Amino acid sequence: MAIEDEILSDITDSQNTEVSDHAKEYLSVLNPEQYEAVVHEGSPLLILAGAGSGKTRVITTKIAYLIGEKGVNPHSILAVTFTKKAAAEMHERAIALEPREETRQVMIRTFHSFGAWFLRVYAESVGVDPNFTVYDDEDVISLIQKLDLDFHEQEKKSRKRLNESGDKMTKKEAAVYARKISLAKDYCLRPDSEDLLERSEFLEPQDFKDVYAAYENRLRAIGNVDFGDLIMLPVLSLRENKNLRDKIRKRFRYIMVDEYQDTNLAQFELLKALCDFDETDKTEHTYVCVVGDDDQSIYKFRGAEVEHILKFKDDFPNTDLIRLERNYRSTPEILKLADNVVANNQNRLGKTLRAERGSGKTPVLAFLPNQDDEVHFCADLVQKTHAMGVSYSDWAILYRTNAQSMGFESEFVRKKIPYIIVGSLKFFEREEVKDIVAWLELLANHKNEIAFHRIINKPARGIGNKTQDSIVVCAQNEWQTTGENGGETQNFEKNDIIAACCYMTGRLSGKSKSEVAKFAELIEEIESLFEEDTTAGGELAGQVLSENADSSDELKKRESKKTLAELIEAIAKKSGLAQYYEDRDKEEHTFRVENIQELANSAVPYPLARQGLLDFLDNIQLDRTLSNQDEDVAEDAVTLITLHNTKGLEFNRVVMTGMEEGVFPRNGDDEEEMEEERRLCYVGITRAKNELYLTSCAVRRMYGHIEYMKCSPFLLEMGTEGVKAIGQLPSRYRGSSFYQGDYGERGLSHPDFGTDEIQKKYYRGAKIYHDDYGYGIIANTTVNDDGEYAITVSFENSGIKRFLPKYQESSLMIVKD
DNA sequence: AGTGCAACTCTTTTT
DNA sequence: GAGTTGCACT
Repeated sequence: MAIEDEILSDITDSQNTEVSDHAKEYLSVLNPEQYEAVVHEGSPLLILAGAGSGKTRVITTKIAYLIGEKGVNPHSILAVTFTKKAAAEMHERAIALEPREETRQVMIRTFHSFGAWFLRVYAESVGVDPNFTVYDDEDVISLIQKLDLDFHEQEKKSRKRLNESGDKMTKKEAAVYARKISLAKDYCLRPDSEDLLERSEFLEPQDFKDVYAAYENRLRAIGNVDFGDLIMLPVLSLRENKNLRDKIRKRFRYIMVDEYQDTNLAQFELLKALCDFDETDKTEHTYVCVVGDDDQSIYKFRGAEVEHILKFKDDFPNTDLIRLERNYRSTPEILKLADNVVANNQNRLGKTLRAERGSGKTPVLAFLPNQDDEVHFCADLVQKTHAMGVSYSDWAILYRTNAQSMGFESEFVRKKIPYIIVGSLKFFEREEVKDIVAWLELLANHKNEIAFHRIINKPARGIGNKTQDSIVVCAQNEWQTTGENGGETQNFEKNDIIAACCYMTGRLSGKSKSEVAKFAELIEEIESLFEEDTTAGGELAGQVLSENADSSDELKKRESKKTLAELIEAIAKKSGLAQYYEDRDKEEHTFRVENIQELANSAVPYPLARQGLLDFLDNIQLDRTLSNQDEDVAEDAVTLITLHNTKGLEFNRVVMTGMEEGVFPRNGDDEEEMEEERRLCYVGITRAKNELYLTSCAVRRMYGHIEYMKCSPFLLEMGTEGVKAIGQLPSRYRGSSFYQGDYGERGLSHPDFGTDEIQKKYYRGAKIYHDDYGYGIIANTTVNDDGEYAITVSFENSGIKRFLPKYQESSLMIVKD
């Protein structure tokens, strides 16, 4: 330690002459490795940063340092992160370190958001519609299903249908293609790529390549993109288009990538394409710095490969390596468990995290009878500590699958414990929200077929499938028409569905004629709200604005006029959707109209203009997980979150739930998957700063059946040494050296009741009230092998249940006569 | 076109 | 067990 300190002062001394006092301040808080990483320049840099080792600080300080001390133009710095939240945080911290106006200009985005920016600004060069919107999974599936129809029409029913069954593709079939197409794009493989079929996952279904190709054609024709395109299209066009490549490389001279271990092949290729390493002039190459931790790679299923970290130095010659191994986040007790687990992985670079913090509480492992007890246990922990002054936001409940959140939610509602769920996409998947968004998408891009189908007949206007199809087919064919009034010939863009509606009005008859005409008028009416902005139309007028307009600041400057919220309200009202959902709300006791209003509220920062519309759509499509919580941030609440979503976050107190084989890890057979799950476990443990709790249930209800669970192998890997076990130990732990705690200890969730008191309180014959089961009588009491006091309760309406009262005191209430 | 019932599948994880 | 999908009937 002393030697390192000396080195540090050595380095800082030598730099002092060049560095401003301001910089000295923020550099002085860095440890030697962090310092080295911040001031590093020249060759590519790979930072292996363990959990909690201050990597965000390194990146933000590096940005501040480049701008403030090295005179680098902020405009030429690009930082890529994994989530919008991380990007926003990084931006803020960089500005705080180097508080001048230009710092705002640093581009800090997620890979996908960067891709969206790129595609909009260079739409023409890339060959995409500048008004594209991004299809989500559901839209992609719908589009694949519609492909069937297209082929049918085009080939005059003679061609063999695309899917194997010969019928219209079912949603499920389409979903298989959708998943594989998305995976192919993660690998940067096009339908005509030679190596497409070299990967075994694309051999099935047999016609995958054809469907992929047809899908791509259709997607381009209707001017939209999917998630994969946001990465793949920039890569392909940068490879092919030297002008574009030169332009972009001239702009971004400093590129930093966070969470590098989770980049997939396409993202890796994008990074390579952005950097001028392979060009002739080697003296003036892009400065690249990537930060990652191989032990935290948890997105293999999305095409991420740990190997990219190893591969990095092959593609970026002369790479320097810096390791950050000092952990400032967690207590040594917590860190030890994390290390015990991840040490079982074969495929890792290997590093030892050293705890900088002093000793803390022993992590607690709770063996519980079933998941109801697990839910109660968590609620108790939170409630009891809250009574002692611990804030709700100290707590995070972690689980493997989203489905597990339900039990916690209902219990927390019942107990009035405030909580936020991170990462649930529910809001944007709601029917009413998707309807309004479909309207917005169709306004942004008249070719958006999927959005058209969604809204044309909702509420029912009497425009059925046949009419809809005829409009789409009409739009697909190159056509001309004479304006009905004047007689001059008009040319409409191919696939423009709105134009097709107008045209078809002259061709249909009866009810559908008048209704389609009305619908076309409705669109026109709503679109007229944009009038002041006509020049922006399909042109690249938004280019300048969107260069840096990631979010609020830029947008707020333009909020002088009307906002997008107005557009949303107009849509809801004029389309009849507001009325429609109002009626349904009354009938079904739902709050759909409120959700629409919430969507409108979230659109307030965006101006009522084409560019505002596109920005808004980008934002909700690329950031669906986070945007619905913006209002509640200030509130003190427990965090419910999947393990995957915890990446980059930290909490004072963490409960990892469902530590059972089959739940976590979900699949114990495949050794590779097992290693990934193990890393996920490592990530979970290292989120905790001060206290860690693990829960494991003996019995769990899964798809309606009762399953007897084995405890997670990760618990065994953690060892028994540094863990305090409570509850009934599974047989495999009998006779182990576990330090078995009791519930009396202060700071734990359970009150200071000794066994005696518990026994006195829950006597045989006592009347009980339980939130879930109602009233009952204690029919029997026993003491089990571990000396735990158990009661059997006979409920009036819920049968006979057995409890261990000391775990469940809060839900087992004694009714006094 | 809209309703109602039967028969599924589903549990990874996300931009 | 729940939520969703597809089919048949009105």
